[in-house]
Formats: sequence, C-alpha cells, structure tokens
Amino acid sequence: MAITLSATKLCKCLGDDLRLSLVCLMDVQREICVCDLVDALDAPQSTISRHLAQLRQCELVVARRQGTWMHYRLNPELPEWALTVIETLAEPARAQLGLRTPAPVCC
Amino acid sequence: MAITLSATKLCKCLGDDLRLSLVCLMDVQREICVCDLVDALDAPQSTISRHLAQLRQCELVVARRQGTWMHYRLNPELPEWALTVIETLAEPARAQLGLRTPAPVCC
DNA sequence: CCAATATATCCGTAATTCCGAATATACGAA
DNA sequence: TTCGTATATTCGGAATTACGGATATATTGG
Repeated sequence: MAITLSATKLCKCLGDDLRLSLVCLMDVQREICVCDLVDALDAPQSTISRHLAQLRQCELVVARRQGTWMHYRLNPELPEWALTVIETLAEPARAQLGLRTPAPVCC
Repeated sequence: MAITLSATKLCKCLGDDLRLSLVCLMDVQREICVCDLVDALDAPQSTISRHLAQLRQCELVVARRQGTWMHYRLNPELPEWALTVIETLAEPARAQLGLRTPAPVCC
C-alpha cells in the first residue's frame, strides 16, 4: 500500500519543536527507542509518546517492538521528496534545537 | 541583516494548505500580486491577506508596492536550506492542492 | 499469577490557530 | 477633496492542538 502523505501534512508534523527533534534524532540514528528519546529531549514521557503516535499516524515513522521496548525509525517507504525535506531540515534544525546526538542508553 | 528563520517556523508556515499554495504560486511566478492570488485560490480576500501577513512576518516573503497593488515574492535572502525545502515541496504540493499556474490577470 | 519496567492512551484544561465579515488604510484619478 | 479600487487589520467566536498527570496495556522475569 502506497503512502498517502501530503506536503501540508508533512509540514504540520515537522512544524513543532518536539516532533522535529524526534524526526531529526531518527534521521541520525537509524533506529532509536523511546527511552532514549525521552532521555534526549527533556519532556515527560506521555508527551513524547503522544507525538510519536502522531508521527506514526501520519506514516512518517514506523515502530518495531522488541520486548518491552519500542524502536522507532523513519518510515522506509517515505516518498523521495519527503526524505529530501527531512534531510534538508536536519542540519539547521539540529543547530536551532540544540540537539546533541545521544549515545544509546538502553537496549 | 541576516534572516532569522528556524526550521520549525518554516514548517509551521508551510503546514497550511492556503499558505503552502501561496508560497508555491510565488515559486513559479517570480512575483505575483494579491488580486491574482485571491483569484487563483478560492478564498476571501481578508483570509489571503492575513496569511500573507503571516508569511511576511516570518520573512518568508517580501512585498513591493506598485501603486495600489502589492506584489509578493519569496524573500530573496532566504537561506539555502529553506529554498531547497520549498522547491522540493513545490511539485507534490501543486499536485495535491490542485494548483493551476494562473495567467496574471492584473498589472 | 505477581511485580517491575516500558510505553500508550485518556481526559480535562490551557493555549494556539483559524475564519471571515466589518472596518480601516493607502493610493490614483478626476 | 472625493471617489473607487486594492489591500490590510480588527475582532469575537469556532476549531484545532498541546499539555501532562493519571491510568491502562504489554511484556519479561520470578
């Protein structure tokens, strides 16, 4: 099944500091689990999880369960243009959001 | 004076059908005046103008007055990455939003 | 089955965004 | 100055989104 992602929807997803941070972190680390995301971004777990659900619902990311942990990564079936947008934003976003590339803590 | 445009702010601006349409139209036409924008996008003038003001405030676009008309265009001082994002989104956006390239009516 | 850990969802509330009619402003022409 | 056109701004209300504590669910190990 093809991905139905509109340009507007992509931008809405990326138009929030927290969600953009999540996407950026998934862009560097191929895969990252929720506890590392919660650790890297200083926000309550429920908030992180809620935004992840939103990204999942827009099919921007996919999740894989491994035991109790959930590993998130960018949806590998993202259309070219969406990937290009994400990659283009990644660098300025990392600078602006002060994202450190976190060493995986768990897993 | 350098442009202070964050990745998040850019995405917020583009994360709305109407604003994305405006930006796309300015991307094809080098410059376009408000009446043509109102004509091309089927929305009340006040709505168009309000969104244009928002784009102006974020420094995504600049305006030039010529008599009674206002001509809008993408801010020529946009950082590389912002332009790349816009150009990348333009094509899928045009398709998804059903944007016709309008023949300039006025001016 | 029970406890512990990781993650997701619920829910009431606060904050933000959006809308468009009405109104204001800016400008050119007469 | 006055009128007409083009555009901008105001404003109150509707709609959407965000927040985070509390709670639910899922999974592993004992």
